[in-house]
Amino acid sequence: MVLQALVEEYIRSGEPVSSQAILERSKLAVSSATIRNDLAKLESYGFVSQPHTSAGRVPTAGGYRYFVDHCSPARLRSATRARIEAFFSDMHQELGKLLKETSSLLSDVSHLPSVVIGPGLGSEAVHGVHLVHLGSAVLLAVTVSESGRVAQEILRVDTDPSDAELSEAEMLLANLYTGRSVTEGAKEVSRLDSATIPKRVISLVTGVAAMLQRSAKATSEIYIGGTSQFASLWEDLANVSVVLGILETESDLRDVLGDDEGPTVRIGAELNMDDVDLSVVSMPYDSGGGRIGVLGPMRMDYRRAIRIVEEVGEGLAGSLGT
Amino acid sequence: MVLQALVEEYIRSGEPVSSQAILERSKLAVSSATIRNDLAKLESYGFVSQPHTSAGRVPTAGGYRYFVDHCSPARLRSATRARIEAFFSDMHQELGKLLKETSSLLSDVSHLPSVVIGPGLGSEAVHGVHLVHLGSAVLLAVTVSESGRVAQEILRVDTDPSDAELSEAEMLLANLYTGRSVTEGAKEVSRLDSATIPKRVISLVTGVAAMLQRSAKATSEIYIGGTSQFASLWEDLANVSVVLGILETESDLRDVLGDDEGPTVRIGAELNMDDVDLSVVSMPYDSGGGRIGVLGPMRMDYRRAIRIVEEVGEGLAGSLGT
DNA sequence: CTTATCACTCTCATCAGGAGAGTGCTAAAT
DNA sequence: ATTTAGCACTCTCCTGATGAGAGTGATAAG
Repeated sequence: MVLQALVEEYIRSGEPVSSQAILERSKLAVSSATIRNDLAKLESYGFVSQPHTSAGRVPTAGGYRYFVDHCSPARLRSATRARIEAFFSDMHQELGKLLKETSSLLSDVSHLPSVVIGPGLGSEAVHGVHLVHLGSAVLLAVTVSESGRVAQEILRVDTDPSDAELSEAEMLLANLYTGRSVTEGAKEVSRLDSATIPKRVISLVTGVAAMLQRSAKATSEIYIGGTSQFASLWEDLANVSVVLGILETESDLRDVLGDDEGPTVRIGAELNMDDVDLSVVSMPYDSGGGRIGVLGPMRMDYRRAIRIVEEVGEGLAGSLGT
Repeated sequence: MVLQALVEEYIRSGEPVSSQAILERSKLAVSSATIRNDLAKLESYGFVSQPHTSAGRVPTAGGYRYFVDHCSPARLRSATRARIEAFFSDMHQELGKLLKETSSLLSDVSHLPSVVIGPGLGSEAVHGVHLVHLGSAVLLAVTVSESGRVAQEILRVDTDPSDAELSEAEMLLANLYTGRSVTEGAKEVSRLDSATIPKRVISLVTGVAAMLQRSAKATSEIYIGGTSQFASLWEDLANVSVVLGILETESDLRDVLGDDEGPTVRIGAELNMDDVDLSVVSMPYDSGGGRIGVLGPMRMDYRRAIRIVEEVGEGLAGSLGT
């Protein structure tokens, strides 16, 4: 109770919170002296600390952790809710654009930098696979998913296939993949009857299947928005630079977002980056690696951030699922 | 001469430069008093200014302008040259990756944030155009350029074409576009003989042509690198945030890079952004809108930046041209 | 267990004083 | 007509001192 008031007040003001201030905010029917006693206990548990002897208390990483584990998510203003709903009910555009604009939406409403990791093809149903003859023994495979996502990849084969072989392979692929995910399709491919189908066609099809599985994992684009929010979030330039570095490095970015189920909050040292004032709220929006999240200083409005990430994540999941 | 020494020293140290310091750096055979007289003149011309009465001089925007207009580009250390050369001689990979890594290279060697704008399809020779039937009256057009660049776009048509019509259209497109740029191809399309070719096929082909022209201009991806350099470049968080805002907004980004021929330097107010400590060195690397550049504070090492942009730009042009 | 009270501690803003850097000016020298 | 040496002047920046204010911890009473 006291901790909650302290964290909320600190998030609001950014300054060490005094027992007096907690009294006013929490409206507990006690005196400031009582709260001071409680604060001393909280300090011994490691939830709060004092910048110096006679200052107010500041939450520690552990304090934030306790807070987010016990808080209820915020209620959004109806205007904000409406905005998110409108965004997802409105439009059906190309996937890349949708994700980019989702990231803008996310950072707009949260006032935090945001990240959207594109969905892997892994779980999505395939609409069609097309083989394009680019040159001698070089093919371009274009995969179109149900949601309109297009993935292309160069495929090199041993021997140049004839047009007839190509179209037979395409037919086969259409039969095997349409309506199935890449992983499911690959299983179908492995079951092909090598007696009734020409060998070269089989090798073509298995080549494509292998490539699809590879690219399903690797190719997922990342969209970043709201980086200009930085100045209002962190005072410390060194910190800003570290966070920018993380945003620049794809592997770091995936690391900090994590891959847990459901909305996840990771605070400060939990990110395993060395000593940065950074917390991340994220959640997946599909089962194939798609994920959204927002970044902020440890002193961020977790309740609001969590709720926003939830709403947007669910909206996006809905948009892509249907 | 005096101005040059002053600018160079200020770029190096970041602090107001005294007459004494200029004396040491320029090795002129005069006294500091003489230099003080010159400085007074330079100040009356508006090339330098004093932060306060008894401080050294700092170059103004006009001072930098004069400096870059009269300086010779820097010589790079041979290790740096070698690095750039190695980068471009090594590899022939997918265009998107090449551009992304070029942007990394650029910011690595310049220690400045960098921008690479992808080449428009406009000038590039088309390798093939393929139409994919996505759904009723909805087509996906995939354009593959000679350099392996793939552009896809959804195309809606009035009436659902038959498979025969589609393949006829594809054949036509192959004839008209292969080896030609999008613009040239469009001219060919407009010359089609409407007597010998079915009307529906013609409308299909012209539809594709129009779409290609649109997308040739619009779709050029932008790659940004080195944003974590920010902290060491600007002291001022507010400024950092404005620059991040520019990097986030595609139109602003294109604005600041400009579209002049050859290596261009744009300093501070010349960018028409309101009052930011920002300069941009950029150059095109093809005739279709492809452009690279670096950003930095007005106090940046112009001579070095110009040379690096030149080298990398030429390298990239070479890589793509052959 | 809670509360009122009070001495104690630490920060922060303000001020004055002195050192240092660098200029502008003046008068002499080339 | 320039250049130079010399010097007074100005402005910043660092330092230390001072005092107000905020907030705590402890103690003793309710």
